[in-house]
Amino acid sequence: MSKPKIVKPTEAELAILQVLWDLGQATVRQVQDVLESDRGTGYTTTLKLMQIMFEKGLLDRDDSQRSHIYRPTVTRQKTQRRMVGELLEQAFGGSAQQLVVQALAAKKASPQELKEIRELIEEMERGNR
Amino acid sequence: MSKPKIVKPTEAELAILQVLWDLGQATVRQVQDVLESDRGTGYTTTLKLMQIMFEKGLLDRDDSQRSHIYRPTVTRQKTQRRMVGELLEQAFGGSAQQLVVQALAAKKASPQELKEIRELIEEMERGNR
DNA sequence: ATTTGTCAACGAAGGTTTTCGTATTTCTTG
DNA sequence: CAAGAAATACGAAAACCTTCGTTGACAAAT
Repeated sequence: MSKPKIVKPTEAELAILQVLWDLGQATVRQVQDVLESDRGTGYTTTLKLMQIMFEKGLLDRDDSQRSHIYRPTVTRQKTQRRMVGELLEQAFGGSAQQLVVQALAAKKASPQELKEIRELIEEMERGNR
Repeated sequence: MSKPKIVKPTEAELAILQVLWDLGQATVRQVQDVLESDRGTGYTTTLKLMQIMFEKGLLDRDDSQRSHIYRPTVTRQKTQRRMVGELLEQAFGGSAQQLVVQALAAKKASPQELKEIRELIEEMERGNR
């Protein structure tokens, strides 16, 4: 099985992944246009980052055109799950409850959101038997 | 208001904070004894880390004895909340729902846990009006 | 066809994190 | 009190992250 070597995206890399997950695929320029306002970093910074991500295997690219087109190799879901799992261990000693509590506290979830989350859990309870 | 300068603990620092939160306070040796098995790093590594954390203001210490005694200056709760809030923004675009979903998926929460979490949310819904 | 603009490649600087080895100080105990 | 043990302090190396300047290739526009 080749080498599934999991790579943990850094903070700056995650910002790039967000854009690519939204767009599906994009050139460096397109990513940069989105990021520029948020991060204020230059074009070559984004380029370099994306090249590194390609080397790490975080991105794929099509370099048949002059402007290379990049795509994420990892899904948003899987990455989210891995990150939340890591946080769970690192900071919450594995207690999902505590994590949920703090998440809702941090976010000040609205009644509407609470309702949706509750329903989601009820659904899980029905399915999970 | 002095300088509340928030400091973000690194991964290794977090491991130390975990021990100190559990014990309340401890010497480097005590922390090292707990960490050794998990992390396999040497005594001076832990010492250096804790000294740096002291400089950063993450820890307080009583150096009236030869073996200095360290205490966290930040609570577990506040740190957890800040971290989960960060993850929420960085990886979940602020959607607490999605975070909860992925947390429960990552953890494969048991029926018992689900029940507790649901009750917790129901309580929030009653309180939050 | 010369100039201008856009892109990828590269290297490197500056910062932070993590890790230890060595030196120094302080306590203990034989 | 001298020898050894145990702790702190210090410095520095290695790895990683983030940022950008410069260069050279290629394309577009005049």
